[in-house]
Amino acid sequence: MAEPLKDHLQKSIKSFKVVQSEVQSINRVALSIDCVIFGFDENKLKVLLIRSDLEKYQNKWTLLGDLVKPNEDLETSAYHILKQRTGLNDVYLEQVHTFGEVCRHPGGRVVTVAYCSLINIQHHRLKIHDNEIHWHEVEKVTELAFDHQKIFDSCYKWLQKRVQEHPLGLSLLPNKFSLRELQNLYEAILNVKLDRRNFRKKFFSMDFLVDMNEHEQNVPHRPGRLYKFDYEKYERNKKKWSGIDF
Amino acid sequence: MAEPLKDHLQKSIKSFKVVQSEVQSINRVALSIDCVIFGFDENKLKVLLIRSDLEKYQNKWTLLGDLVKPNEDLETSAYHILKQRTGLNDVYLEQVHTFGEVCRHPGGRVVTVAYCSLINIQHHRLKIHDNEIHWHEVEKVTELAFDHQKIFDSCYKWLQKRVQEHPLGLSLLPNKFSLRELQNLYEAILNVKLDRRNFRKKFFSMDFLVDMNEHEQNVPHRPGRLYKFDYEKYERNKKKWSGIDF
DNA sequence: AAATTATGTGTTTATTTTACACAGTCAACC
DNA sequence: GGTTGACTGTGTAAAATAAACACATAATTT
Repeated sequence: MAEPLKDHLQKSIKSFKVVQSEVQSINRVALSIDCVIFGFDENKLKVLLIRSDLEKYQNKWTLLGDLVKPNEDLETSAYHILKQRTGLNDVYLEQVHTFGEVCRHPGGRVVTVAYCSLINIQHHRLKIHDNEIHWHEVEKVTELAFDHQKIFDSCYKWLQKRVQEHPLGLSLLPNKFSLRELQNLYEAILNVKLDRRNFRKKFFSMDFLVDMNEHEQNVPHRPGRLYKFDYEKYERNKKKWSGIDF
Repeated sequence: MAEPLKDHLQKSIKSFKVVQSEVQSINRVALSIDCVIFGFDENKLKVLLIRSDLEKYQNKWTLLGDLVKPNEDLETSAYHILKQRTGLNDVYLEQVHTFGEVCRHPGGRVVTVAYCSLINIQHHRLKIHDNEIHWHEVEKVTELAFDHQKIFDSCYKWLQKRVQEHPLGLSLLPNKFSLRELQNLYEAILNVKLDRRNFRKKFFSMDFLVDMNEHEQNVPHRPGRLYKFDYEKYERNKKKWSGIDF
């Protein structure tokens, strides 16, 4: 059952050479990044899409993506796309999933790494000059080009799950926000109605909100207090053990 | 601010051509799969590692991996690795993260997609003929070759989180198992001590365990009842909403 | 000033989690 | 065959959390 050591060494050497040649020449694939860029506006969760370049998919929308350059890290590439398309540097970005089915792209084998990013629409609204790019309500996104619908769906599901265990959702709001805005955000992302009082209690009990002693302005009703999220405190105190629960 | 339509069309056409050529020739990278294969034995969580092929990393251990073939889906490739190394077809497998730093691999640009798989050690133990492959206790895994330590660490953390919200951990046990075995598993994965009575209550209340009306055999003490996990019931009844909690 | 619309605050009840104790059964040993 | 060791199996009380629910207050609009 056990092979002699010599055989192993020979195997190892052979394997080494094969790896080297394969890395250097054949067996390569094109690699792309696709960004699912979420925004929050008019109490709706939205996603930034662009019209497809390819004739076959004309009039279909696609995610914002690009090929990864040889000297570019994946995250760097994703940040480039964001910078280029939204003008924003400082955005929340997280890798979600890699899609690599052989026939997923009509132009040949292209493996794509999907990133989710959350941006504050107000901060960048005026920076989109390309009128082939638009914000779409997530609920109305259908029939994207390529397999982008599938990618979008999985990123949206990912967000719905992730937002319950991590404060990334706050990246969609301005730095200062009212509790109502925060609740609207969660209701939009999760597509549920929440009890205002329990929501408030829950967030206050987590104790990561800092009262700014300011109030909303230009609202057609009583202005709410404004808060900011204390990310440092969150990092120090975040839950490690959530408990077994399927 | 808005460009004329003609400019856009020209841009689109140009962009299309660039995409085509880039996909077909340059800007390609080698793509690999690395599998973090977990097993559970002697009440310890273990991971399957192989000795590095490369001289530079001799005597270092690495994850089991391989380059993705041009006509191979990512998951297919991962299953191939598992079949080849463990002889098992029917294993739990999930993609975790893609690592693509430019300099992560000494042989050139290699982007690797990490998969986590969980296997039942008893089922395959005798099928590993390669004596350069060994099971390692996860707590003692250090200094793997390449960036494999980083990959392993993130997969281990992923498992610790995932096992609390999904029953994938049960793939590490035989089909029939006692509650003690199940608890040992969770204690090993999460590296905690749990209260036996509360653990039992929790699992029974989820109501996915089916009493087999059988008992453990060959244990030097009172045999415990054996259960199996009802995956279908789980799929029907699993939690959708876990609640906001950081 | 009256009406409208949100904000802001508790309380009560139900559910879930935690902490904790004792009786029962099998195997091994003497 | 009785005693011991080791683990199985159950229950309950207290604490913490989540869910359901109501009213007074403060701006804005009309």
